[in-house]
Amino acid sequence: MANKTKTVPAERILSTAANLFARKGFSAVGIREISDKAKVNISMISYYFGGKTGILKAIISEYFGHFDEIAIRLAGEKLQPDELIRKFTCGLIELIRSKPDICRVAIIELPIEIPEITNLKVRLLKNNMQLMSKSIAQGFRIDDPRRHLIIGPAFLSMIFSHFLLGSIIKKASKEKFDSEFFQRYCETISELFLNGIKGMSKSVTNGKSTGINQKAPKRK
Amino acid sequence: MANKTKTVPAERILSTAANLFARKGFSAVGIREISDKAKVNISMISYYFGGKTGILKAIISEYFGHFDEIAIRLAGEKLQPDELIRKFTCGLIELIRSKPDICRVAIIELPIEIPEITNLKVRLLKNNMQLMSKSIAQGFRIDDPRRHLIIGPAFLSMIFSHFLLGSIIKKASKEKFDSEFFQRYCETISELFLNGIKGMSKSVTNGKSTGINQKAPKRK
Amino acid sequence: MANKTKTVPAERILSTAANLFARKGFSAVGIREISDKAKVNISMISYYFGGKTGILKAIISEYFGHFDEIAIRLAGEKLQPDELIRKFTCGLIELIRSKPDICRVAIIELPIEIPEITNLKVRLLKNNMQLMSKSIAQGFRIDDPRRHLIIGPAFLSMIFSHFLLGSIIKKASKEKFDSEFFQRYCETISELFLNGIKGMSKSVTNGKSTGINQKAPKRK
Amino acid sequence: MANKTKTVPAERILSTAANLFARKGFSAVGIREISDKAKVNISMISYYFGGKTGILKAIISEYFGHFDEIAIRLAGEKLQPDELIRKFTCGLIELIRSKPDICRVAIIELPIEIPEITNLKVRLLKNNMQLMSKSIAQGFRIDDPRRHLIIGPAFLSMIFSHFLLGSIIKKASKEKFDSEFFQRYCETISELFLNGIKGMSKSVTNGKSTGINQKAPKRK
DNA sequence: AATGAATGAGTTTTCATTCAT
DNA sequence: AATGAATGAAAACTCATTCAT
Repeated sequence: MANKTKTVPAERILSTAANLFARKGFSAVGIREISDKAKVNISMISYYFGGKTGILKAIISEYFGHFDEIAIRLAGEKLQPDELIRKFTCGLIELIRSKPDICRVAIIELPIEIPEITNLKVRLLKNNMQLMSKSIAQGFRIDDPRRHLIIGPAFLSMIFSHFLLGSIIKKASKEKFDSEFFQRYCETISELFLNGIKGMSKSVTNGKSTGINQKAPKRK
Repeated sequence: MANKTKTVPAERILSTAANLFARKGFSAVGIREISDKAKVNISMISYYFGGKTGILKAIISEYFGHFDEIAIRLAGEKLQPDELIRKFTCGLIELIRSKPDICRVAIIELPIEIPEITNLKVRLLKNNMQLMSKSIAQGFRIDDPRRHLIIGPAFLSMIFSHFLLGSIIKKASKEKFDSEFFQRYCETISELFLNGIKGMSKSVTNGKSTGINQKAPKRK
Repeated sequence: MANKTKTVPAERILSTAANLFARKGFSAVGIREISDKAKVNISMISYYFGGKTGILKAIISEYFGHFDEIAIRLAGEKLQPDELIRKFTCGLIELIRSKPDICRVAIIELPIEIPEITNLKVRLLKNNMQLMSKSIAQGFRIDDPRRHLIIGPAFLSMIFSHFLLGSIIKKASKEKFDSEFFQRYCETISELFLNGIKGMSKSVTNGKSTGINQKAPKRK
Repeated sequence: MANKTKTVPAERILSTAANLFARKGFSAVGIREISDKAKVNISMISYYFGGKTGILKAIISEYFGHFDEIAIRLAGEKLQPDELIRKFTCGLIELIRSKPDICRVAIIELPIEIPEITNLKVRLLKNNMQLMSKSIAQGFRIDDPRRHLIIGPAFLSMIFSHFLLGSIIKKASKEKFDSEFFQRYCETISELFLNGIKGMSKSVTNGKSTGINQKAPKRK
């Protein structure tokens, strides 16, 4: 568990803290525990991050930075709607796999009130939601625009579902979570969401409606 | 914020604690804060619940109790698969609306390591997942059974998505979350999931199997 | 040095803290040192006084309380101006002798910026200065009223001079500071001040002017 | 507040520290705060002054140096007793006005126990008191020589009174402390003390002794 | 001459719990 | 059944100083 492979103290603090926060939650972790595990003097935490919340700020900022980068990159690739959603899904899943602690912490602490951090979160989330909404809205025109605020979070929640519940699911089942699993995970979530949203949208791919269920009469 | 309307100390402690845990996370709340807001002597917490974790246990147990009750009740109603999913979705949303703090705490703290509580959570979750899986599997035969462990949590995550992110979304958007919103929420989530899963299942609705990505039968 | 004779924790904390503050200054004393010397658990300080500054607040309030009580009592005795000044001087000196630590702390910390306490000090000092000014102005009409703000503090400073410098004077001389010394101290300070102020006032003693600048027209 | 006009680091440290010590007290100021405000690297403090107490030593030494210089200079001017006291008073007040922080720190910290510094203070104070006593005793023969140890500090306390209480008085009154005020301050304190001491001394002015409480000769 | 990263002992305050009443 | 004083451990953070550069 002790973390001394990385030689830079600030990085060791960040990754160690992220791991502990991910497992126990931000408030349950003390800086002493972090500094011990990171093999760093306890003062270094205030020195580098200005305090415990400073670490959390760094973690959350990093997560949103990665997220937005993915969203922007894909937006530049001019993909078909289906492909965009699929790549977005897989991109996020890859992100979570490559930085599981960072992502879990950012997501888990998102809805939790930490006064010092609320502003940061709201600011980052606003920008983030706009990017994501654009990705979805670009390809799938939803009848009722008020559904955007439901579909967006639902999409994200699906993607994150395994990572949020993973640790406890791991204990409740005997499934192995290897690369093959995540391949399947990407596909399943993409498919679930694409089928789901196509059923309720006027798809705009190629400018003509192509939704699978498009024969379907719209909901009254 | 102070809570003195309920006259029974144990109830005041539970509801006050649930509210605080829901907002700040379990570890960030002190028993002094709980006892102050609940207008209860601080010793009463140890007295009634055997300590702070005792309150959390009670909250989590209550949540799972309600959840299972819904699952069991619906299972007894012999509903069509579509209707089952819809009712299950709406039942859970109603539950969350009627006991928002209890539910948020149980869900938020679910993936967090609290040694004293992990066993309880694993035990309750196992039972819970079986009930839910049965509900889904009953109507939609998924090609690959390993997808169960993905679809189940994804379904739940979608349902809970708003409640997890709600508080922060509230700050990042100006949508009003009233009864009308939740009506829309139930429908949207149900539809999203039903479309999604039908697209990938050999639906047994109407007794005939249909493949993944089939041109899905339209909703009536 | 250890203080266990008084049985009430709050009192032990207060007197021990006053002693330490008096010698080392407020900021130089840690609550650990206080709690050790007072034979009290360290948490009791926050428990009883709400923190270290709480002790200081209590000390300062006690000092001003005693001070004002003396001023008010003497004001009620309808004394001759000379007698009033003399009794006021001796009253304060007795106060300082009976509660040397309390008084030293209050006086020494008075001009020091402690944000949390500034308001308290200003409020208490305002009231205090009015009481004292009345005592002086009652008997000695000063030509220039703007001198009040000089004479008042000068008077107090003279009275406190020994107690402020005492500890260091003790080290720099071999005088013994016994009851006889303080008797002399009272008389000397009173005389010094009375002579001083009479020389610059239109004295109203006995209705006949006796001041140095007695060419001044007498009061009725 | 930041101090970068003076270009020499050691000077910037000293003046910045003096200002902070004067306002908050020695112990309440950290070297980080000093180095930040002085725009100096934190290590420079240990480098130039050998530590935080080194700064205080420098400040106290500077104050006593100035004080003694005044006392010695005036002693060489062969002044009349009255004039000596007046010039001494005004000299000190000018000193305090020109170096308010240095003087306040030296005076405020004087009675406070700082082991490392006590010896320095006692040594400087002894010399200082002798010089001052000589100034007073030279012109006014006090009946009881034991009164010297009372009158000396009382005299100093009067002079310093405004500077000790000034900052808090500023908050408690609306008087403006400009040059005119300090002119008045010099005169008032001199007069108060001269009248005071003449009343109790066998004045040697003009070579003839006069008793206590004599109808004092008026000023010039 | 000057820097700033790093240290470890120090600070105050808050924690959950217990116990005598 | 209920209180609140008391505890000791642990919390986050700041301290003055040192050292390699």
